[in-house]
Amino acid sequence: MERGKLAGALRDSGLNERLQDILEAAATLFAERGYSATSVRDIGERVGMLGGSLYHHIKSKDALFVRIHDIALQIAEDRIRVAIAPISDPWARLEAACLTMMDIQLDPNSLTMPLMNDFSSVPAEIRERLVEKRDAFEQLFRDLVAALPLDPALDRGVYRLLLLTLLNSVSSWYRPGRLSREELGRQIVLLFRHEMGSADLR
Amino acid sequence: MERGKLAGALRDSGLNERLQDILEAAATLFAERGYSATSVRDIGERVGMLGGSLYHHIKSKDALFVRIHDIALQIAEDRIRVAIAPISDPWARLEAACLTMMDIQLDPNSLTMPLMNDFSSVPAEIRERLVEKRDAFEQLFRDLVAALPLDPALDRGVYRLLLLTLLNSVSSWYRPGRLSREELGRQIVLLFRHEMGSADLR
DNA sequence: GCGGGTGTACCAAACGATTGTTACAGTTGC
DNA sequence: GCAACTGTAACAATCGTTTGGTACACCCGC
Repeated sequence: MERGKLAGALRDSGLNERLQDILEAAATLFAERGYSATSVRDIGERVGMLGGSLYHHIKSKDALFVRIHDIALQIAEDRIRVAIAPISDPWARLEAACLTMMDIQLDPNSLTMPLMNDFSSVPAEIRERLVEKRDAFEQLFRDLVAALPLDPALDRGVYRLLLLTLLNSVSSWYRPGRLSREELGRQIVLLFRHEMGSADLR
Repeated sequence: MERGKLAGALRDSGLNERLQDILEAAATLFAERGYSATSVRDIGERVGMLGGSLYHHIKSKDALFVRIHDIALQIAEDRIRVAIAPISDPWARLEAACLTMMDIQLDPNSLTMPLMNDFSSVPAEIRERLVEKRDAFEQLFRDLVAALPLDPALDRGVYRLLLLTLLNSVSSWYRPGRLSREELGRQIVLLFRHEMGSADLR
């Protein structure tokens, strides 16, 4: 059975196989409809069992979401680190990171990143827990941006936030067809390519 | 009582005053927690009455959301048209539109734009209705982008989508303080300023 | 090899709470 | 006293979660 890269990476962790199915199904539904619009019974139906039976594998719906969020974030971070490791040029490193991120977000049949931007529908109690993990992930991009010879007119803080916002939200409107994932990624890095100095040579 | 500009504009429409309160309260809650995480009773509590009593003013929760969405979109479109009307330079027109949009999205105590990007938590039936109205709104930006002497390496379609995505999602992370709204808006237009030709003179 | 014990994985059914919505009675202002 | 409004109270449906029970796999002593 063919599987997405994130899901593939998920397989190698020592988790129960059935639990992996649940995580994958829940991640898809959370990404599609949001947290509170996804019921436990919906998730159960997708993996072929009743909603109540899920509680043999998970502790609660909250915990399930947090778990998915953490795993997806960790896998994404690992993949990006691998992608940028052999590259030294700062712009090329950022581009590699963006393309990897795009690949992760747009890869169908994979453990998609659920609601990286929009935590609005998740309860406030677990939101803290999420942004904490997310900050660690963003440190990666903070370093990448810090290394850029960036146009001094641009604020590196906003620059990073805007970039991450775009990378995380493409999945909400991108549909394969007219534009390939690689081309879309390249458009984004092109947009963010603002060299230091007066000339913008390309 | 001081009110935001959108809410102010809302006052001038021939609507019932109590209904305006409801629209405003619901818009805030929808923007904060998302559609399905906001209950009718929550909305009622915010305007000081019981959830069931709301139904004397609204037809249903769905219809309420659609109505808010349409009004917010219409008001935004009007304000942007006014802002860009006296300007002729294409880049200046885009900048004016972006700054107005930013002002709308970040204006506290106003009828905020609920979930312009993220329709994930709204039922699929009304989603169609929303994107239809939204497409009309986006035509405005389509025209603005079409008039730009844009770097030919950039696709105008994705360019517009990326720009709108950013403009719509700033409210999810922006908090007043370090950066003013104007500065944030200027950072965005700076990022999207990719002139035609080789030189990027600023 | 066989029976009893143990644990995993699931279903069926229900729990109380909350959801959107409604019918109706009461209050208020003109 | 009429009309516009709001509270009361309930409706069926769905929510997350728990319970009790069942089918099946495994292991151990005999």
